Amino acid sequence: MDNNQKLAELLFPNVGTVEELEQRFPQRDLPEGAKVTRFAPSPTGFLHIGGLFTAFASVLAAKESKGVSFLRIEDTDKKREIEDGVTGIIEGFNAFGIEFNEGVTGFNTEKGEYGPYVQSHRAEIYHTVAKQLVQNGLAYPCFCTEEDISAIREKQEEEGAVIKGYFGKWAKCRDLSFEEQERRIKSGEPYVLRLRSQGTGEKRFSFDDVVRGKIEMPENYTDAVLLKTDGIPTYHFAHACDDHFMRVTHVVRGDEWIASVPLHIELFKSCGFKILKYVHVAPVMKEDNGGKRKLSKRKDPEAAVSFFVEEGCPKEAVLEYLLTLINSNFEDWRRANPDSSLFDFGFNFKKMSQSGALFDLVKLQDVCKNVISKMDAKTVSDYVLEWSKVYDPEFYNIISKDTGYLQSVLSIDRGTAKPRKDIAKWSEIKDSVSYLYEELYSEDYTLPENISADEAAKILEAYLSVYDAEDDKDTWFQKIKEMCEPLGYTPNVKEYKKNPDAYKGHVGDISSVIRIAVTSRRNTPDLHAIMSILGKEKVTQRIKNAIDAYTK
RNA sequence: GGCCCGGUGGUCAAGCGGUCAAGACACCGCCCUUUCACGGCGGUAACACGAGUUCGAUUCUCGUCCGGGUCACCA
Repeated sequence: MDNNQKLAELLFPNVGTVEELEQRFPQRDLPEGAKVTRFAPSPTGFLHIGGLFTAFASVLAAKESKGVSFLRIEDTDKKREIEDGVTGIIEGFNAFGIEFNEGVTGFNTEKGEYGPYVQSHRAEIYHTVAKQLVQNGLAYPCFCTEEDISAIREKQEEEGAVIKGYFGKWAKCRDLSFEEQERRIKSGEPYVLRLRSQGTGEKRFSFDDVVRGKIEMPENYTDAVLLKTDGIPTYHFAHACDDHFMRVTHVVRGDEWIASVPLHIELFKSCGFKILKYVHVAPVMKEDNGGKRKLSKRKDPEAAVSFFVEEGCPKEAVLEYLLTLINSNFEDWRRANPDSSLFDFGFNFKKMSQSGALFDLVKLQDVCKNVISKMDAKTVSDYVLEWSKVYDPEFYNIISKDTGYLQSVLSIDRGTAKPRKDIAKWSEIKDSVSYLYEELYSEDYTLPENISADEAAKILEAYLSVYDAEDDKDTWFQKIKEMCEPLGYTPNVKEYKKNPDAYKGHVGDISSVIRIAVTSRRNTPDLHAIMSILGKEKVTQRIKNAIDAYTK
């Protein structure tokens, strides 16, 4: 037994072999070209929009290629972990209808054959691979303390070294004798396991990033930490072991990882793993003082996906908007397929933008309006009910009393060839329908400047005498037109514009007065529809109230 | 600072050596119209800069500038 063997046994006495792992996690049986992707967040906070963005891309790519996507939790940093981290992430995905084929499904639950999908449960796997590395002389224990490391860094600064880090001659523990290693380990001295890098930093290599194309950089030369003092792997080592044994084909992650690719490639090679395809996606940015910066969890409320849930943005719209950022040809596809599910979009990594896009709340609003305008009243009704139940209970109590009425309210100008597009989120509905609910209604009979209170009262009196709740829209409007001339108005707007001095106003003024009396608003959707929903009694009552207000 | 990536209108973006440089959002105007929306039509607005290569560069090369990322026992 040579020293590497002895060291490996000393470090990892009770683990199996990498060959066993290879058998335990066989190649997946998938169609040609199927992509296996994963989303691997660390439970350090809520799911944010950038995470949703990459996760969505991963899921779509897998789906489009008839492959597999899964959710893995990277909880290797116990210091930063928060209590409900996993639940928060899962709930975030649930809220948007993003589903993974495998992986973590909740607190302590998971599905799939390639688990465990939580890194803290995979220690044995990491140690097995680590042992093989030690046996091959590609990893070694390092006893340096934090102070030792910063001393090295300072010295490198002093000497003006261009390349810094723990490597080569600076790596004090790299060439310790087995006897010393054995002695220090047995004495209980804490250590980390480091890669014994075979690189020098002089050679360059290149790899093909799926979205960026060819990227060339110097090979890795640092002896990166593989296993921390507590035996838990760093991201880098976990990435190699997990993505290999979970048989991932495409690693989709933020582009902040590009700089670590040399290390990752060396790791894969050292472990004897096949190198995967990398898909580095640009971050979602935010406008900041004229500049751009990455959307920040801490500073930007809209970074949290929960923000959109609370505001009541339809989940479809948020995904739809994200897709316009993710794939440049999405909007064209949408125009050609206005009614298809967005999960049927032929997603393509290659169409992803290379530079970070600003998150445009205004455009999101527009997408929201379009999406909502296409929904039928029942769907909108279900969503508002669901949303208000949690975020506006008072409103919920009012509208849930009569969902049939709610639906008729929501069906105004809906389902037509030119549906209204004035609702961007559920939270706006309350205000837009308030005049249709007595509990929310407040009277405001303010008239346009060109109409006096006396005049308004006259108009309303006249209208009351012809009002018939049974009238269909045409006769309803015909009656309003017929009121015009006796009162000194013209039913013909064009005529009025040609000859404004000949009349007090036009039919628009008449209907405005009625509209204000009935709804207390100057702008509303189709008045006839509103009056039908309100019903004869309420309409009559409201008009009478208005007359009283004007004649006081 | 070293290394890496990026830079087309206010924003998202097509473009891949010859285009009047698409489209979408926003904004402005007009039309339609009983209000508001919707819809239709039109408009303002861009290839960061400087050198090359070429008959010709937004497109290719180099430099400059600007922006972003990364240099941890964090991911």
